[in-house]
Parts: sequence; C-alpha cells; structure tokens
Amino acid sequence: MGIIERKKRQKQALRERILDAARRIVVHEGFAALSMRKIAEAIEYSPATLYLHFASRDEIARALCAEGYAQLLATFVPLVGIADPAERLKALGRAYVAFGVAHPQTYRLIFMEDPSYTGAALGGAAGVSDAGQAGALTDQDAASAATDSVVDTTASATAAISADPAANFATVAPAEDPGAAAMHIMLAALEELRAAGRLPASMDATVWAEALWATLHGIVALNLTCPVFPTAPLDTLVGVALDAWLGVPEATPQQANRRTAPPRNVASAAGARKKKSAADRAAQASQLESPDEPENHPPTRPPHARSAEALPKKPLSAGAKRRSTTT
Amino acid sequence: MGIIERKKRQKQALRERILDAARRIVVHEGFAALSMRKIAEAIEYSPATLYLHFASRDEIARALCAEGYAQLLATFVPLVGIADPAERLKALGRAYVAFGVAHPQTYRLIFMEDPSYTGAALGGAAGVSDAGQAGALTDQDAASAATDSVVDTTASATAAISADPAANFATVAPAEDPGAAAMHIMLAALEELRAAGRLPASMDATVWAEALWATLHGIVALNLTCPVFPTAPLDTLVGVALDAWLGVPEATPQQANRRTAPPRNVASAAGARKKKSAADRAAQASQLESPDEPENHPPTRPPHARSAEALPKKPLSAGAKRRSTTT
DNA sequence: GTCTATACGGGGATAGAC
DNA sequence: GTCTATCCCCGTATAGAC
Repeated sequence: MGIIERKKRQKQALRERILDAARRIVVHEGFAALSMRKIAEAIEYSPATLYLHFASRDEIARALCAEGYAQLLATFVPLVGIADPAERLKALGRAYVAFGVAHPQTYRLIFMEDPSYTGAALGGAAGVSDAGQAGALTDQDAASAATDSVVDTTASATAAISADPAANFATVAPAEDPGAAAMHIMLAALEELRAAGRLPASMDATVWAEALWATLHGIVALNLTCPVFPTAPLDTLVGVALDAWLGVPEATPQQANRRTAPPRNVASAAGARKKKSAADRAAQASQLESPDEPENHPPTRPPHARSAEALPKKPLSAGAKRRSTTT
Repeated sequence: MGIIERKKRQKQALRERILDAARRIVVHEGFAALSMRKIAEAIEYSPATLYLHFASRDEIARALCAEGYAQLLATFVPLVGIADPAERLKALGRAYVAFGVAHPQTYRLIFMEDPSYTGAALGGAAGVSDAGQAGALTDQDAASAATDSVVDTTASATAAISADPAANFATVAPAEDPGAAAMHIMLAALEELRAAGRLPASMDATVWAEALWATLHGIVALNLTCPVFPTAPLDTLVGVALDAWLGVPEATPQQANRRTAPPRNVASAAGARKKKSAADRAAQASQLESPDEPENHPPTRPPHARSAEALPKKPLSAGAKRRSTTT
C-alpha cells in the first residue's frame, strides 16, 4: 500500500500549500483580497485544482479560522500556570487583546467576519476536518518548517488546564472543542475567585466569563474597525476593564471576602490620549506584548513604517484594484 | 431660477431613491449582497447612472452608515432626560444593544465592516456630504414619507444634551459630529456619577466611556457573529456588564460616596442559559426593547418565523448565487 | 446634462477534455 | 489529477445617444 500512502501524502502536501498561500494573502492583504485565482497563481496551479481539495473559498476560510484560533489558544498556554486567579485572568485578557492587535487580519477573520467562520474556529474539530494538521499562522515563507506546532500546543493547552492544580474543580474541558477549552480556562479562574470570596457568591460564572470575553472582544473589535475611538491607549482600556470586572489587584485583604471593590484608582493617565494613528496602534500592540509576526505588512519595510501597513488601507471591494486609471 | 431648482430637486429625489433601494438590499440581504447592478435594477436605471450620484459603491455604503448612525442616535434622544445618571447610562446601554440586535445588518455596516464606513458614521458631516438629508432606515416601502425625520431627531438629540440641566458641565457637543455627541452623553453621565461620589474621583471619564462602549459593542458584535457564544440571554449580559461598570442600582446610600460596590447579586438566572438559536436572538431583542423594523426578514412571513431570517443565512461571497448546480 | 450601451478586468464555480 | 474553457456575477470607465 506504499503507493497509496504516497499519493495521500502528496495530496496532503498540496492541501497545505494551498492553505499556506491563502494564509499569506489574508495576513498581508486582508481576507477581502483572498481569491481562488490568487491562491492558484501563488501555488502555480489552475484555479480548478483548488476545488479538488476544498469545496469552496468559504471552506478555505474556515480552515484558516481553525488554525488562527489554535494559534490564539497557544498564546494562553504559558499563562494558565499563573497561581493567582485574578492575575491569571488579567494576563489572559492582555494576551487576548495583544493577539488581536498583533494579528488584525486573523482576528477579523476568526471573530468579525462571518458566523460560519467563527463557528469553524470555535465549534471543535467536527466542523473543520483539517483543523488538526494545519500549519501555524506565523506567515513566514518557511511555513513548512513549523507545520504541526499549532496542534501540539493546542493539545498541551487542554492538558495544562486539567493539570493545573487550582483548576481541578473545573469540569474537564473536552479536548476536541477549543472554544470550550478557552471558556473553561476562564470559568476555572472565576470560580476560584468566587471560592476565595473575591467575587460575589451569587455570580454566575458562565455569564461573567461571557461578559468578560465580550468586553475584551469589544476593545479589540473597536480598535480594528473604528478610526476615531478608542482614543485611550489600549492597555489603559484593558486595565480599566479588567479591574472593573475583577477588582483592582491590591484589594485590602481584610475585606476581600466581600469584594467591596476598593476605589478604582486605575489608569487616570489622561495625558496619554490622542488621536489614533497607525503608529499608535502598533505601539499599543508592543506595549501589551510583542508576538511573533506583525501581521500584514509588505515583505520588506523599514521597521518604523511597518505599522503604516499593519491595518488594511482598503477592504478592496472586489474588482476595484487594477482598473483605477482615472480615480 | 425655478427650472434649476426643479432639476436640483429631481436629482435629489433620484439620489434618495438610490439610497432607499440600497438600504432595502442591505437590510434584507446583508451588505455583502449590495451591488451597483442590483440597486440599478431596483430603481430601473442603468448601473452607470448611479455613478452620476455616487462616486462608488463605497460612497453609497458610507451614506447608509451616516443614516444608520443617525437612527441609532435618535434612539437615545428620549433617554437623555432620565434624571439618575446611572439609570440613564443603563437605559442607554440597553437601547444600544437593542438597536444592534434589532438592526443587525445596519449595525454590522456601521461598526463591523470597514474603518472608512465607521468613520463616515462617526466623523461628522464633513466625511459624508449627504449625511444630513438622508432618509430613515426604517426600510419600509414608504421611505419617502419619513424622509427627513432622522436629521431632525439628530439635531434635537444634540439640543437635548445641552438642554438637560444635569449635563450642563459637559463641554458643548459639536453639533456636526454625531460621534462626539454620543460620547458627550456618556461623559456627562459618568461625570455626574463621579461628582455624586458614586464613581471614584480618580476615574478618567473618557477612558471609562470608551471602555463602557467597547463592552456594549463586544456584546452586540459577539452576538451577531459568534454562533455559540454568548449562551446567556443578552439582557442578562447587559445587566451584568452595566452593574460591573456602574455598580448595582440599590447601592446602600450611606456609603454611596465611596462606591463600595455592594455584593453583585445580579442575574444569577443560570437556568436561562441554552444553546442559541435564531429564535432566541429575536426573543432577546424583544426583551430589551421592541423597535420599529426587525431588520432583514423576507417581505412576508409568519411572525414566529421572522427570526429565522433575521440573521444572514450566508454572506453571499460575490458570484456564488445562481450557479450552484451541484452543491 | 442625463442616461444607456458596451467593454474591461476580476471573481467563484463548473464541465469536460487530457 | 489536472487544466482549459466557460458561465454568470461584480465594480466601474467611457463613448456616444438623446
């Protein structure tokens, strides 16, 4: 059966070449610029060939979503070991926002584009058959070298959750659903806080987890889409939000079990506000974290100019690219 | 000069017919389904004619954005009169989320699609020359009847802000920038709360306003895009979030000036959680508010089936409509 | 001045030839 | 398995009809 195996491997390889090319286009030019023809040209195949590996452009997008979500989850792995649940949650929140700012195109694709895409990212491996073996979203030309790192980290993330002693009481996260895994990380931390009396006993952990996530998503989404708000630095916003939900870190210990929410003396650095520019956004990203690949800047650029291309200059509403002779 | 006047009026009328048709398509089929050819067919003109009134499809989109944002602002008008600033903010928050759920396509277009669109909605009349005279987004066939209601309510909204006695100390909202107007509404309420000692004196009102807005936007955006989260009812989420930011309403008055944040016994109705369905989303919308036009359902349907079409079945990635013979 | 007919380039997807 | 040719959709530029 060696011949069949080889054929299977070759098919696999082409499938991943397709995804690599697609990923590169999305990261550099935005999802709107992703076209079957462009992918085909990149891998030097006919457009029709793509349909032997993916049923549609949507399916390619969903495969990219699953990869991107795994990449996001991998970001959380080193943070689940933080002992203090509030600090853990805050670190996770900062990492989440940092990911969104560092990988705007991927974040948009996963969480802001289409419900079916978001579902593919969250709905477990069932939705996307290829979610497991996909390459990382690091978007470098050497994509083949890092091929299976993402699935590994995803698996270890789930393992880390149940391995963490503090998270024992959390229900076991189903390994096949990364969305549930991430949710369980939050739930565990929230319930630890409640058990320690640092959140009200009446709190519904699920509601709080979803609301907290929505808050972080709102910060990222607004930043990616709205040119004028927020004017405040991103980390300031994240800090205020996390403190609002979890209380400021140095809560006076003697009244901790009632969560009396001490005066929120957080982030009154109003002087930092200013009109946003692309450079500001990039600066905010590096304040929070400095991840691997700053998404979508053209191949080579002076470092300070990177941020100018970090956000899509134009959504490229199909068919308005080459023909601009007059305008 | 009567003839010139008449010509100008005719041009205006055609312009609004274009916008009406475009609005109808967006509301019913989603922004992705909006095409120049489809608009032209709807108004029974040649596609080229549209370009005599709008420079591009993007410009039509931006005009629709300005309208939609004005419609959203109009929703706030009756609420700025609420005396208690916390209650006012909560009412505004609920109205905001209710708008997003009731008009998903409009909300997506304004806040989730493209930075230039969002900028057109927020950036004041400067960005979009036609923002003033646009029709309401009520999406009924009788769009001509309600033509100038939106601009009126927008103007009165700005007026109401400065007219409200409690908001006197807020800097005067520049009338030409609806984004700034909305922001000033929030700022005024937050500063009232701080002046009353119900928020910490160190609070940066601008940061809080932006963070609060981001929270609400996150709730709406997640609901519109993510098929599995949030599982909690929307109004529960909004309640928890508003309480987290503003404290629960019945804060014990004797310690009010320190904002000691009494136990948050809010919304522990965990029993209400369930997997989301389109019907649930619609139910959540009506829980919060019952606005005029439930967006994007096909012309006539039994009422309970409306919600099934309330969210776009498919983003209609251009050119995948007619040709589906196999799939 | 208004408007249409026509054309170009690009897009998703498919049928059928090799 | 792969490609060529094709279909229909799209945004939009332009020439020329009225």
